Amino acid sequence: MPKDGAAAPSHWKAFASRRRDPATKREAVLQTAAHLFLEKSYGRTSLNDVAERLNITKPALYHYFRNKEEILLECYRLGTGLIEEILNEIAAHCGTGLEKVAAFIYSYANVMTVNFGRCVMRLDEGDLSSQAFAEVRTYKRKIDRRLRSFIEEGIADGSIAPCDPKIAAFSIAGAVNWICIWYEPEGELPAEEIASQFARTLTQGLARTTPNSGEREVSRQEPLP
Amino acid sequence: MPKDGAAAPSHWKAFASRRRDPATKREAVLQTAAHLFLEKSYGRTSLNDVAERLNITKPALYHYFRNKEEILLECYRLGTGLIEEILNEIAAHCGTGLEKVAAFIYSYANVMTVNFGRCVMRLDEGDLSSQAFAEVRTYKRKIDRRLRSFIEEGIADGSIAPCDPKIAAFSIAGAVNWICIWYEPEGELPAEEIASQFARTLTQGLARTTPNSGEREVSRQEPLP
DNA sequence: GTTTTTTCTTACCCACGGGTAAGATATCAG
DNA sequence: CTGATATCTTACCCGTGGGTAAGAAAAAAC
Repeated sequence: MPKDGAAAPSHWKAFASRRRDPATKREAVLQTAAHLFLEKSYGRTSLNDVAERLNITKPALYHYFRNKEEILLECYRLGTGLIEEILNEIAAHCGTGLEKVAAFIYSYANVMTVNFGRCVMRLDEGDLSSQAFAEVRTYKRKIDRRLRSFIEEGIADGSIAPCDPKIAAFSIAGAVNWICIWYEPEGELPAEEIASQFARTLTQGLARTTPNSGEREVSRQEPLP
Repeated sequence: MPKDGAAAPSHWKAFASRRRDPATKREAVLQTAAHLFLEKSYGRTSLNDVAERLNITKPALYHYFRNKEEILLECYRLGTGLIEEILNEIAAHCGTGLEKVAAFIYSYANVMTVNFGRCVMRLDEGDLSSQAFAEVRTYKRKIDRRLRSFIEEGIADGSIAPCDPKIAAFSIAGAVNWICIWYEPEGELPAEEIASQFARTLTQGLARTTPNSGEREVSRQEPLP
């Protein structure tokens, strides 16, 4: 069990001094909050817990956030921001549909190992107000649409075997999203390893559709940007 | 399998009379509780909510369960029970590793559309006591091990292309588990349709590993038992 | 009918946690 | 140095929800 100063530290330092630096302090709150939300869930994390880790008291938090939910929503925003970045990058990155899907899986899997990224898929949307909920759902829907379009593109250009894009997208999204459930930052598997393995496995597929002459090469795919 | 009668209710009928029938009343509590847990999450579901749906009052629930957590744990137990059943069936069902994996995906996906099954993967383990948590984790670990063994079996018998069984199992498990997140009992896609599509997609794989002469046949795989 | 047992209700306790009020103290601009 | 402002604390409010006490009312046992 992670102790106070061991694995997740450095953020209480932001509040060591009373110097006026709202930006970094706000950031510190979000980082520790995200950490705790992932560890104990939003509902079981009290603002006292957050404050305690930062060596301050609960009301101090209200200088940086209007309420608890705003902290949660900000975590979602930072996470979806990361995802949106990579989506734009990939869309611009010319290539076959299959290549785009592979690039997506690789980058997305990596995001799922970052705190804010994990928050997006791991935290319970039900804790959000209806407005914030709608906002987050818009982001998510966008992601799903993009992935599906990559697949359709791949079917069109022949790089992907004909299939139902909706189901394929659900499969891939599920496989990658689930990473944020079992991934442990302190675990054995490094993030990039997971990402590249997933990119390979999911694009290559599991079944041997046609009997190969020899053993299929277990080539290491170069990690995409 | 267990078909939920109407959309949601019908369970309050169990408490319409004061006749002594603890078994069905207990069942009714579990069904409505599971329903609410999936709808609003465990944390946001109060025992008053559960009681209200059953047209009784909160303390009445304590005649059938020691506390709130016992209700939750029982949902987990019923769900894992369903999964264990299908696992045993498949292990006995002779066939190649790939066939076992396909059968697993099909049956498992179906379970993920049933309330108690969904509870197993959708609900937050953090709400369980450490004892119950350990029990549930044991079940889940077992499932993962079984799936992985099916894959290894398939690689050994040549029905599955060489790959890392751990990553493959994580991918498949993630894709199928994620169903319980987005599946809506009232939605368009029927459960069996999802299950068979997933079984096909995930075993067939997405990428075309070798250029086929013609269009790949989109054969309908017969729904496994 | 009478007694016993189960079932369920009304009324209550209390710990927890989000949020606020009001004031103390440090930082900064001048 | 001085006043203004941002920062943070102590003390408090109160709604919510899990859980209990004690007893009423219905069902079964006799």
